[in-house]
Amino acid sequence: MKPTHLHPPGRCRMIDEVLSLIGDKWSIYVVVMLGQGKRRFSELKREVDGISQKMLTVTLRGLERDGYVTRTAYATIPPRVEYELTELGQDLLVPVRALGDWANRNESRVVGARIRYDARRAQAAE
Amino acid sequence: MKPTHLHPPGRCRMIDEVLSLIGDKWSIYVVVMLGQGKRRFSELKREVDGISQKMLTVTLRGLERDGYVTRTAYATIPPRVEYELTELGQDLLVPVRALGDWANRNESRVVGARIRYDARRAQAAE
DNA sequence: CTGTATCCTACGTGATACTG
DNA sequence: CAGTATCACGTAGGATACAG
Repeated sequence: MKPTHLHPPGRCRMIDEVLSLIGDKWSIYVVVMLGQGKRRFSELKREVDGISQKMLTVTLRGLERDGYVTRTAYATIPPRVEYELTELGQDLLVPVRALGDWANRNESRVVGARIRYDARRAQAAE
Repeated sequence: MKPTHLHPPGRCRMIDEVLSLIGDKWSIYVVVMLGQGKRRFSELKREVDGISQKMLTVTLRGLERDGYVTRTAYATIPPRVEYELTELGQDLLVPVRALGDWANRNESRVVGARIRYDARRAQAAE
């Protein structure tokens, strides 16, 4: 994915980590959901808007592998699996929420900028 | 954050915006680079390791449209274009850096979790 | 209910060539 | 120097079917 070798180790390395940790489409949503408490597979499927069964599975496996969530399966019938944030997952929630809050507070600024940009381009196209 | 879990009909738009920013491959790199001061196109090309000319252009257009960077072209020969973070861009840098710092501090925990996970799976496969 | 296993398409990205 | 225009490709991710 990345040909990083000719770079001063500090900064770019950290960004690499960020992207590899949360760069995919669904992880953040799932983590935020689990931030409100443990969830069953089907609950997540319902709550994470638009996610497919496949991607929920893939995402959860990734989060589990990276130590953000635990998976607990109960051998009942029907089966029942619960996912829960680990301490690492809870920690991650802090900067993630900061980012989310920022996004909330600044949404209008981005939307505004976008409208102005598009307006300028539309005019330039005439 | 707050009850994102009741994203009614629509979904949580605000976070989508910023998420898509982080979601793509290059935007964060460029923003962080510009966090160190204004840059010319060719400078960014050199500094953002591995980015192609096309993707740098695409990325910069996106950032410009969203109001994170300004583009200033000087009609000299040869042409010269400078990109710089707007105030919005600078603001974004704060939570982004927080996330980056978190990633740095917790990298070993993730790597460890990953190794343990893989080890368990390798064993289970025997 | 909680997954796997395929298949298939759309999109992001890189390589290359060309322009002002 | 700072782009734009094509093409070619891999893969993330959706749809679907099936299994434990």
